[in-house]
Amino acid sequence: MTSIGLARIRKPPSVPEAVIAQIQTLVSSGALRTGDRLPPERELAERLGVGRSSIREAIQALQMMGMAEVRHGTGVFLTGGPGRWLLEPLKWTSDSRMRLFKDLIEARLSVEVTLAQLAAQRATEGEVAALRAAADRRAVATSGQYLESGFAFHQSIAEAAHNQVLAFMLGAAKHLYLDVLAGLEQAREPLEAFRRSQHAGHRRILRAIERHDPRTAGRAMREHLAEIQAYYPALVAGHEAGGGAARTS
Amino acid sequence: MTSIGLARIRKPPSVPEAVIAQIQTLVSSGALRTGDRLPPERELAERLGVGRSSIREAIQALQMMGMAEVRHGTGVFLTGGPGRWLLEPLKWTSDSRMRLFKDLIEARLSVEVTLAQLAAQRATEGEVAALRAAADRRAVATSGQYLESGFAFHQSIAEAAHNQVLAFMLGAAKHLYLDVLAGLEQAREPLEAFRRSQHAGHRRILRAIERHDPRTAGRAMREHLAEIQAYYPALVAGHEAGGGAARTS
DNA sequence: TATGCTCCTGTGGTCTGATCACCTGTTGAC
DNA sequence: GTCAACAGGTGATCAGACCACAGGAGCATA
Repeated sequence: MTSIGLARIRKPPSVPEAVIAQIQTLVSSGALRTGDRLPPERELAERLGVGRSSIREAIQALQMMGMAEVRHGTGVFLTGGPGRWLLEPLKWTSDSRMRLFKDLIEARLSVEVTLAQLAAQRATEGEVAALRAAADRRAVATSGQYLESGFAFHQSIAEAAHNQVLAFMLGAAKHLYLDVLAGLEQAREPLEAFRRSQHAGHRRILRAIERHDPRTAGRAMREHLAEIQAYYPALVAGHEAGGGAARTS
Repeated sequence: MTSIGLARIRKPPSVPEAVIAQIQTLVSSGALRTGDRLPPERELAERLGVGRSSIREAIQALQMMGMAEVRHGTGVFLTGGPGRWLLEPLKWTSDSRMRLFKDLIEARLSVEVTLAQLAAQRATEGEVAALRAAADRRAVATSGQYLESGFAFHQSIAEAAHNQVLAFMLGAAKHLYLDVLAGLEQAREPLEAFRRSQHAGHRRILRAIERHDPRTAGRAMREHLAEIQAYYPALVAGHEAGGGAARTS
């Protein structure tokens, strides 16, 4: 009964989807690039022959997926990379921030160990130089940008690994990670000893990538993240037992 | 000069953001659950004292992040999990679909090997039973839902691994994977021998998880995905050389 | 010359009301 | 009992108005 040749009906896309599709075409063809400004909403609406609200919904979607940034009174600008909202649902449904933090570190372990291995295999001269620069910059970062600059090194590794999907996932994880950590450790400053040790970890990873040694690079990354995990003991304690317990209330 | 204690100004959230925040509160508190229907747009607008367009932009955002599904003429329903759009930017900026497919498989290898290992450590009795059921269902899936049902097994593993972040990433990867594969292999049907072999791979993974043997589970998953990778040789050939070549436009 | 103020313009943000398109349950003919 | 037609509820889209914000031009003051 199901084997007669029935083709799937393809529904006409909604107006905002059609708008998005047009912009995607421009982006994919290279006519629009990261940093470019989109025409004003009113002009887009007129030129595409649609209402302004449809344009706004399309731009909203672009913003959500991280492809555009809207600046009030100024314009809409194209961006690249994952937006802040990608992993947002996890914050909504997670039973606790601590659980989320633990899962996040575990996910980073999985993704970043692979990234370090791939980077060791594939990094070019220029990318290794960029890694060196990022590691050095971290050493002198002010406390305010400490976490941010720490991630810069990790994202440089992601670039050197030449895997867009894993790099994207790391970028998405970054936003959630910084968010959760900010909620948990509001006022806490990293100790000087911890920072030194972190920097040493970065150097070890860097050296392994310089030598194009995937195994060592992976191991160094694993130890580096394990150290971060261990630095927040209160956050990861007591979560082995009640894995899938039902949500309260 | 920069060291005088200036605190960052916190701007009041926009109207749609405030709407989203209210809904998040309801979701986090359990007052709204997956599958529930939201009040109609007009009623929400009136009860929250805002314009309908603001409500629509908020719902649009929810839809993007995968927290809501809108059915024309019927209503807005809460959903969980990652939306189709999470990895969409990758499709926009990737230089080729083949490159994307290769990166996706590599990402799945990283994420799913970890998931299989974790599932072997943490799966409960009930979850193992669910895995068995998913594996059996796959064996009799019709061709139309073949790929979908294949992912069901993998997502059951993700649930059994008790890591929300990795499970979420796999869910996001699923949408992009099915999309890319559909674009590349439009009319092609999996061969019977391949399907049998895939099923055998699932059984191997299942057995290892049943025995709570993480190493074997991880290895079985790695081989299983490597087989998928090898099944589409045309897609992954000749992509080692030009890693970061410039886009052609 | 430098600084600060004011105003104007361009842009995104929000509201209102109308109309179209789609889904679902109900009604009524047969 | 079946099924077509209808009606109500709901999302989709448009049009127009007005508000809020950013940036530049010109002017006033020091």
